[in-house]
Amino acid sequence: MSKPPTITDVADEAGVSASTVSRHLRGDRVRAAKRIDRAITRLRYRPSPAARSLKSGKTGAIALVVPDVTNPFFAAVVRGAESITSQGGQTIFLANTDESDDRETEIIEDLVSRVDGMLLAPASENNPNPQRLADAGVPTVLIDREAPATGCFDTVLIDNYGGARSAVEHLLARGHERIATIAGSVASTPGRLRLEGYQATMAGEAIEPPADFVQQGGFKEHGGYQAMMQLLALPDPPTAVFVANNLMTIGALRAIKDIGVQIPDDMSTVGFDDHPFSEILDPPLTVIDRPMEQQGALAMRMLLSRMNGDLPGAAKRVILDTRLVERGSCGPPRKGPMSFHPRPRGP
Amino acid sequence: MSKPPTITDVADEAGVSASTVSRHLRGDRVRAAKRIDRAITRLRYRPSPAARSLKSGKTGAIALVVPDVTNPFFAAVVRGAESITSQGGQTIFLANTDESDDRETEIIEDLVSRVDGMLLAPASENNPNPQRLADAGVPTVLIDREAPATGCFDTVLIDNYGGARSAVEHLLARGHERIATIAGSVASTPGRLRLEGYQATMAGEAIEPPADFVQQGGFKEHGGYQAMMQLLALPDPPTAVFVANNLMTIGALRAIKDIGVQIPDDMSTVGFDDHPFSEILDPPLTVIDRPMEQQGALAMRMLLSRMNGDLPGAAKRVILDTRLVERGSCGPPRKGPMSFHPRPRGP
DNA sequence: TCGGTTTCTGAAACCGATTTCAGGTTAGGT
DNA sequence: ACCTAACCTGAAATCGGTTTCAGAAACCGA
Repeated sequence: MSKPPTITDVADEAGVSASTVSRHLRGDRVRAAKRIDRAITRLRYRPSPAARSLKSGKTGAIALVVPDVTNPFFAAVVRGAESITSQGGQTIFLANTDESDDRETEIIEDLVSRVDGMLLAPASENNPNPQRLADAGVPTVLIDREAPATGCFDTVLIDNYGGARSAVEHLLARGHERIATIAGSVASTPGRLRLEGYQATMAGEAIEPPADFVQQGGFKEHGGYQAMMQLLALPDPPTAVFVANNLMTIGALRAIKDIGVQIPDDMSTVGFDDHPFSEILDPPLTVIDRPMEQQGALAMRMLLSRMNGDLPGAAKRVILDTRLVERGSCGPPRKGPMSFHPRPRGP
Repeated sequence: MSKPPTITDVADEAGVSASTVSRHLRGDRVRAAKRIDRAITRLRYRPSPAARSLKSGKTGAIALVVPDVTNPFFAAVVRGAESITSQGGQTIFLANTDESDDRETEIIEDLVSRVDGMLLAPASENNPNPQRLADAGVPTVLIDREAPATGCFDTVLIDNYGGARSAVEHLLARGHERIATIAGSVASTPGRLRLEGYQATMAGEAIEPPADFVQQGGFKEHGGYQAMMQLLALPDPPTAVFVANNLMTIGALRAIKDIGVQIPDDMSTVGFDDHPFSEILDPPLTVIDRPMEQQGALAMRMLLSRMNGDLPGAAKRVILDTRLVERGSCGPPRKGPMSFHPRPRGP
């Protein structure tokens, strides 16, 4: 475990100067090319990224900052983004903000000087972090969520509003009017727009749902569970529900199962974001799907272009389409009250 | 977007030398402490990690290399590991090997000089990457999977063998004898040991399952689907199956649903690794669970200790326990042939 | 063979921080 | 007031590359 070899070691071994080795590494024509290559392999030389980036100002790394890697959506985004960089020599720093603005600030503070660019899904729409990145001159692409200074950043969104609308329309088309929603944090773009999509679509049919029909689930499984429990405890519960993300859907379904309500007979359900599990549920779950890996891949491509300078001009704002995947979790509204068959809780 | 300030800028602003600023940053007593702090905040100074690590040889980063972030288990490991570093100023590089030895080699090659330590879940047991890390003097902790040179590395494993055994015993206790397994890649530790646990437990009961009862699923959902299809196509299919990981379980359940087989009446099922979804399936899935986030957190703690030098001595090998979570997917073996009710495939 | 390019090379400066070293200041004891 | 010890400080060397600069070598046509 001796010290790793330096460029000077290689130069000595090859009988040239360090400058020549450096030039060869950069791709310049050099007389001693062959000898240098041999020296490099013999010594197992790898240039020090630290030294390199000190001089060049480039780090060869990109940060990917998301609220929660355990959310399958963000896991897919990571994968999509990675599939692009794996070609091109950039490595990825991944960090979790845990949906917290403060944590996000810490992380970005930490990462800002370690990377050449950043992919960020901000915890909320109103934190100053994207602006800070702009000030620091770090090329940034926002994923899935917008920033206060919209227009300054390339952004890869999906049609949250439209997705919510098609979910609600799907329920309306089946005759539902008492439709509830479990919303995510309205401080974030998807949380806000999916809620607005729900509200606008309801209003479009001149339906005014009771205030209790809009529950906050905070994008987490536990929140979804609580929210559904609230809905089921209502004197006259809804006949259908639109749940605004995958994690909350799991929680909501758990509540439904605990209480013993039947899907779709007692409660039609539409989720947001597909998952392999959706298909094997009973009944299989109707969801709003979207191209998750593509969203990550596209964002990464835009970032790389921006970093290369071959994507000039104003910030681009891409909005990907969603798609309703109809399965078996929606039916006609129940007549009369709900039937409860609470399942026995295990030991 | 001016250039970021250097330590010299701070020194000038505070009217001291760069050395003094550096010392103050390190924590030494310094007369001008107050003025320096003011200068730092005024200029928004952040020390350059590149310059710092060039001199010190430390990078302040840790690599976390896993086969697949979209696997909820590894996502949980990432979270667990991150929860430890978030205290201590280390940042995490995350990379996906996609279960490929070659990709893993590339990645490690790339990361080895960028990090102070590494958490690695090797794609297979027989690749030379861990050895390479040892040669390079990078402190390494292996997660979930062992390396050829066992004994050289701290390792955080789970009791794969015991987990598989308790799964199979659970099925045996219900009267099953025709038990199949869908195994993961036997080149990896969990794949191998879970298979061995199955085989040994069967052998312990003097049961010799037909060769067809051991299917390879490669740890991926698609593989699990194919494998289950194979099992169901057998002239005399098994009455129970032990599926060796979560992704393959999803695939297997999808196949079961497509063919229209009933769980547990026609096919009792035990999966490996729990998931929030397991509980809301119908019937809910019996699984072998384990402390996933703890596994990541513990590995990270061991790595940090090792890097600090306060975990001396030989490599530690920690084996965490698994736990059978009994739900509703196991029953007595069916009598006679299986009933098929293929569900209609949608448009 | 000779002037004029063109191509290649090594020495040296540089990136931004850390650390050593030697000198300077302050405090404390008598 | 004087001397020593304790404490701070700035100049300079250093980490491992990259880049500039000026000079040397090779190449070309005449």
